[in-house]
Amino acid sequence: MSNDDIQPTEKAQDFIRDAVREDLKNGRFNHIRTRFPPEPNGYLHIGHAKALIIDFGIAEESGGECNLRFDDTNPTKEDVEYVDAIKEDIEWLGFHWANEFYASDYFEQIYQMAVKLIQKGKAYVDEQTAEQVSKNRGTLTEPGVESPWRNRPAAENLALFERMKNGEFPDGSLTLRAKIDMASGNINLRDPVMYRILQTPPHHRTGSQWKIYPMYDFAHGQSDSLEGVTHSLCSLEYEAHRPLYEWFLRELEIFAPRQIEFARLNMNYTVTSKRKLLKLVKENHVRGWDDPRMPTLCGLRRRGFTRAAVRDFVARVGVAKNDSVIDVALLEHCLRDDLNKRAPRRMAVLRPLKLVIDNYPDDLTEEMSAVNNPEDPAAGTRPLPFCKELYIEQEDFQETPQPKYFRLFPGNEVRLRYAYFVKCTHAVKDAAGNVIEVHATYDPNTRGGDAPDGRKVKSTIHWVSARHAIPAKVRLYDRLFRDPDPEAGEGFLQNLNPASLEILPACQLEASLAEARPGEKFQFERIGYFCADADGTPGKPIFNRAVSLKDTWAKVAGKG
RNA sequence: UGGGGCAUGGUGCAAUGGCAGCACACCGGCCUUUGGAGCCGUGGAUCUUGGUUCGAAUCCAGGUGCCCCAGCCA
Repeated sequence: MSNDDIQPTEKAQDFIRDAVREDLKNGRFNHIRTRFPPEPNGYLHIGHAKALIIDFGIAEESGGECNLRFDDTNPTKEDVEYVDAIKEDIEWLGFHWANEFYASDYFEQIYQMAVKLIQKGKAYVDEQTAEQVSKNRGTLTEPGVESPWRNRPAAENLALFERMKNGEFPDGSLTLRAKIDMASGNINLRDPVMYRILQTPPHHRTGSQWKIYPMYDFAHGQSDSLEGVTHSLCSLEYEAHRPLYEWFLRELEIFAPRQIEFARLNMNYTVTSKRKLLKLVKENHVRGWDDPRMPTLCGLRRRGFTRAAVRDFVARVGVAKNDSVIDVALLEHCLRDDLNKRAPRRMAVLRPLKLVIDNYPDDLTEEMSAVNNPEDPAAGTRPLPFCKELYIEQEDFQETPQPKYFRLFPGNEVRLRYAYFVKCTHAVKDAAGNVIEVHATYDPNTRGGDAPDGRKVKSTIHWVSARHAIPAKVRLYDRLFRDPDPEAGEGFLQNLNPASLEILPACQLEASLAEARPGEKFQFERIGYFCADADGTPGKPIFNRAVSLKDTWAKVAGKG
């Protein structure tokens, strides 16, 4: 996959890059190495795109490298399914990791580090139950109570820890804890658990080899250290863990990376917590992780997002420490911005209404020339067949026009894009009074769309030839939640937008769209940007609406 | 009420002691063979109180508000 589509952005400037530059300048580090550390227990989403771009971007900019390291220290939640999906998403964004690592690669070394701390008298095996540990941790305002096992002799701790490793104790019966400070104002320092016993679940890589697993705090920093990571960039919630991160490194006397925290990316009308995303999938509120309404990278991709748009979006969001909620309109803007420049234009009628040109020869077919992309002359033109019977959009005709409506209505003349001026004569209705057919006459002198006498029309509408168009299904996607804050009121499941998906089963498309390959994107003129879905088959495509064209008419109509 | 962090237009990000700027959104105009795009323009912000300084969004002190931490999750 080439990266030609990714526009080189101006060199970003933010407090992390400042710190990195400073570390290089003052010699704290002489090269840069970062890591992207997902836990393989869910799919990557738009929030991860920010982390990805920071981790990989900063490494690239400074001539360094970025490792992909799966933080797989909890076998009860993790699975290879996620490993593969995560790698695919990173590649889609156009990033290349220097090494593919797993925290589980270091289990033996991390175990030896624990032994070292025990020997130093800095760790002990605790026999308290989980409830006791919790109770004795104290509260935000009261110090904790030291465990009765806290001063167990090192030799005894060593023996017990080895027996834990050998699987001699049931889950939850013992833990290995760091001996730090039960009275610390930072609760993370109140003798945090380093290892817990997990007998049963097979680990996705190490199988049943291990009966004990290190906690995040006792695995992440050392993994960074072992890899020679210079900058361990993570989100704000790890700020209170930094003293612990540094404590372990110091006590272990190993290379110390620098951890820097930044605010994660939140968007309105969107949820990004793994728990909520999983719930949406499991309870079938959406059709899987890659449902085009999901903020997952695979969902955005299926929706029709380009990686250029995603990367541009993240770049515009910036990096800071403020908790923030980005307007989803910015994401949409970035997609339009990218696709406007690159997506070929096509004719598509979503809600067809037959238009009959009464004075046009019954059997004649003419080929009109249509511009593929007005923003890109190199995209060329294509022929568009035109004949007596066409389909136009239902909303492009009004029998009695509302104010400021300039499209088709009896007596009004409009331009059929790239074809002729046509003047509406009358409409035909069914027994129920619905308009089922519109009739018009055309002016043969306006072929191509210009009137030699210089007269103007106030609007241009799109069309397809009824004889040549292909039927197709189109899915119209909208925001998944109707409230900017999905958690407002009763919670996110109660704020689902019932109109987030509308399926239009009987659209009529320009014939060239028949062979669209899944993932191909087009602008349907006057409507929006659409992406061919993998559910379609050759000759029977299905399109997803990625984003509508900005439609100021909707506002005019709303005001009227 | 312990510890840590953050406060700049509606939203997000800049300004690193020297004219508060950019983007999105919004509003208005021009242009248009997409009511798209493009072009031009309007309005709107430094949480608060005091201090230092010729000069403070920036430095100092107090106050207020919001976020994170009491998993054998990450």
